[in-house]
Amino acid sequence: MTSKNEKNRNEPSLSPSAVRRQREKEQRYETLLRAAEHLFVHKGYHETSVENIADRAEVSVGTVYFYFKNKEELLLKLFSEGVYTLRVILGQAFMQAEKPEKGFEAAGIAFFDEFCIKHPGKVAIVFKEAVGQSQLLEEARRTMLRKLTDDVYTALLTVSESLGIVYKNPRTAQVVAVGILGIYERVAYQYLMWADEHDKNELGTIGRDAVNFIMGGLSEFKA
Amino acid sequence: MTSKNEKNRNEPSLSPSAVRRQREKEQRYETLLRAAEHLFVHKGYHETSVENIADRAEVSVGTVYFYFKNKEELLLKLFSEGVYTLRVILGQAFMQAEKPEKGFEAAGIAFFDEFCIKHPGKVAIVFKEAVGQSQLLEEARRTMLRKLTDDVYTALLTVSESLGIVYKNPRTAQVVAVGILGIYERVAYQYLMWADEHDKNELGTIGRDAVNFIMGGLSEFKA
Amino acid sequence: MTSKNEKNRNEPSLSPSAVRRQREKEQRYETLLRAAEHLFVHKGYHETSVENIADRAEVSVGTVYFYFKNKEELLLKLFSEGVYTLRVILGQAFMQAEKPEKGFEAAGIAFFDEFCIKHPGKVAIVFKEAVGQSQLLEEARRTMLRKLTDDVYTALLTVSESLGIVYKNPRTAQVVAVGILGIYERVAYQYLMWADEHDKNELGTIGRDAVNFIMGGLSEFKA
Amino acid sequence: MTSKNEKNRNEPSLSPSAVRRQREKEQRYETLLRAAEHLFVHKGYHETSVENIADRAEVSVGTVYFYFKNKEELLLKLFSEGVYTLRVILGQAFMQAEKPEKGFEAAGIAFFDEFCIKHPGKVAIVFKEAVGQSQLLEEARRTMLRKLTDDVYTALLTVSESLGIVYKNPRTAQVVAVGILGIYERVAYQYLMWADEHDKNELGTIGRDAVNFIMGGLSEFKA
DNA sequence: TATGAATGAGCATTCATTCAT
DNA sequence: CATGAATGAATGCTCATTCAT
Repeated sequence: MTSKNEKNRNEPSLSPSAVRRQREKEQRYETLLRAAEHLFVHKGYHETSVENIADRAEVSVGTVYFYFKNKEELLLKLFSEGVYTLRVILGQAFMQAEKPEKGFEAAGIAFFDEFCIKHPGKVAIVFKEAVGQSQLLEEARRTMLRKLTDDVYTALLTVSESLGIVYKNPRTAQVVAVGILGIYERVAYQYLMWADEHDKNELGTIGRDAVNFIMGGLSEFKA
Repeated sequence: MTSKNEKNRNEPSLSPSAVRRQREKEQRYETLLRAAEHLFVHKGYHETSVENIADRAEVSVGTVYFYFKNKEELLLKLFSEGVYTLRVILGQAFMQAEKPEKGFEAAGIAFFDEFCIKHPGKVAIVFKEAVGQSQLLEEARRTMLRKLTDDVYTALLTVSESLGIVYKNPRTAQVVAVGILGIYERVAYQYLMWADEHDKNELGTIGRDAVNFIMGGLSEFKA
Repeated sequence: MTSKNEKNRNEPSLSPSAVRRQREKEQRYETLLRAAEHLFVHKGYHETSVENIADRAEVSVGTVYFYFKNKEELLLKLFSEGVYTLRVILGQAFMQAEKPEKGFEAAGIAFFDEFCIKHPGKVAIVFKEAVGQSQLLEEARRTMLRKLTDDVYTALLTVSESLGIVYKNPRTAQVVAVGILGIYERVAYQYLMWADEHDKNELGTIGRDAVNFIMGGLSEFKA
Repeated sequence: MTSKNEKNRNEPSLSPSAVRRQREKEQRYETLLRAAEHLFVHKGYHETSVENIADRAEVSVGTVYFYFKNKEELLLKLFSEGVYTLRVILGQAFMQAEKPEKGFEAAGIAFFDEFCIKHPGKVAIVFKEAVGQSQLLEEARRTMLRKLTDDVYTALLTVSESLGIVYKNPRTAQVVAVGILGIYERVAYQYLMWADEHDKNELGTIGRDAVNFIMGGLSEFKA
């Protein structure tokens, strides 16, 4: 934490084997998460049994329960992970741009280029599997999506100000934020189908089109 | 549809009691559908058992299986019904307007006023419960949503022509159509949460806002 | 309930087949109960699986759950049944005698002759299997045994009055009542072991001896 | 127990650290036993997992298995310990009295004052938890309780001789011995419930009452 | 047509026990 | 000696579906 010497005083210097075991433990956790993700996406949450997950991760059923409280927790973790990744991607794209409007566009493009293409599994988990499966999950979904909506809403206000847009009703901005998310979500979902049938390179155009549509929609509210 | 005489040729002349039984049969079917809808929406598809449905419809389990092949078919029927209702509403709103652009707006408004408010259960069935539940259902979902997308796409092209919009790439129009559906879907879903907390009258504004946003997005593509 | 004619008015006259089905249902219930009793007594509650019970009753697992909420309920029912039978036996023996003291003795004898010999399974269920298995069961056990204790206590007071016995402390009578139950319980339990090794006819003597011991104990408290 | 020299002959001379380790080992064993006792009494044998025990003793699961062959052995050890303690208490009380009849009474009182009050956990283990849990345990229970019964039986014969009581049938004495144990057992168990609701001081009276009842019962058999 | 008892495959979850480190 | 990750058999329970009446 501070100097090397102090570190040794605070934490028992871990033996090399202990370090390795710790690393292995984390790998197992990760392996299980990936196994579950793959199965949830391709077979569906309810059609996937815990045994399936164990088999795919090449561990025993008991091990799954050593790392996760129950099956639901696996989906929950995957969902959180997905939303977190998405928020980071969008946030970074938005922040790195000079002007808000550029950032807003960049975030839109990043949604497709960085999230959908690079994490197709996460798209399915966040926008499909997590829907309507269990009480607890729906709760989490609500919370996480609210955060996402808030992100977009905040960014939207910044952009709007920069573009000289004033919303008569604060609710209007909220609707727009939600609508933007809806566009991304559905176009991404549609992409998951198209992706199988078409060339992945087309997605670049798709993202651009969606972003253009959105930016045009915003201009509607210009004074 | 035909004359009395013709009718007698096609169907054996029904006794009064047979007529009554036929009517009762249709009522049963309807009752079962409504019972399932209510439970799927409020408890979730997987959390609802066939026995639950039978209880709510005040019939026995066996009867459910007399009217429907299996549990999945119930959801399938409800989903089809929902999508059909929605398409009719949107189609009528679009057709009744003088100009395509007016019709497009009218359809947007109708989505909220006629579909969401008047059939809240159907909204949940179409946009939530039918997601990621089973192989077969996902198939149906894909097919039905494609029809819906096509409707919007066709209408979009008409409107675009009327507005003098030309898309360089046909894919762009498709993306816009999908995006529009995404806006409606997500805003509607969000509405289901808001509806509990807020006044239902606010929805009018929400619908208007969404439509404005969309129409603005379209103008972006004007030459 | 009243006249034959009235009966027909109150209850829909059951078709012969319905009557038979009802009877079969009750037989199933009984069969399941007996299968569970046998297994609980011979293998122990925890060592008996629901599948074991189903197998022995020659039905499927699901059927067990159609008749009983869960495994615990089976033991609960058996326990209640056992205690009920015992109370009836003791009560009848006590009531049918001319003098309370004779009744008290008769009840003691009946405990061995009528309960232990004729319902050896129930003895094991009531005094062995139901002990310390689950929260809910312990609760029931407490309640039922309290009733049994109260029965003995009430009888004891009657007998004591008849014999001219006055307890200085009401607690004393309670202790005696509990003690009497303890004697019966343990001697009966011991009998279950002896019974395997010895002649069942010996039990007559055992019961007599226990009763004599108890009656002697009571006389201790004579003024 | 022996001289230093002798000790050295039997065991290799232990280094101080080895001595400490030996002591720690014994402490661990004891700690585990106490942890298990507490949990078995308060949660029940089956409801207590080996992990629970390890947690409470602040060791790892593996350690539990270093000290005990398996979970059952823990209960077995606790049961033996309990019975042993009880036998010692009863034996001492009986031996220290001048006359057998006084010793018999003293032992009865000691059962409540020395065993029940000072080792409430052991009461529950011996008379509740050890009942009907597993084949092996039931075996042990039978054996240990037989020893206890034999103790009482032997003492009973001595007392009876001293009081001039002659049993026509040797089985009668056995029944009385078993009956006496039954009284103690059940009154003790009842006490465990009363103890929560009432003043612990009342137990003195309870013990006295039980003993009086027993002594009265014996006099019944006087010639 | 309607009933509801019966089925049994399927599943999530637990937990005593082992063993490499 | 101690650890705790890993195992996997065992089990209670659910529920969609069937079918004799």
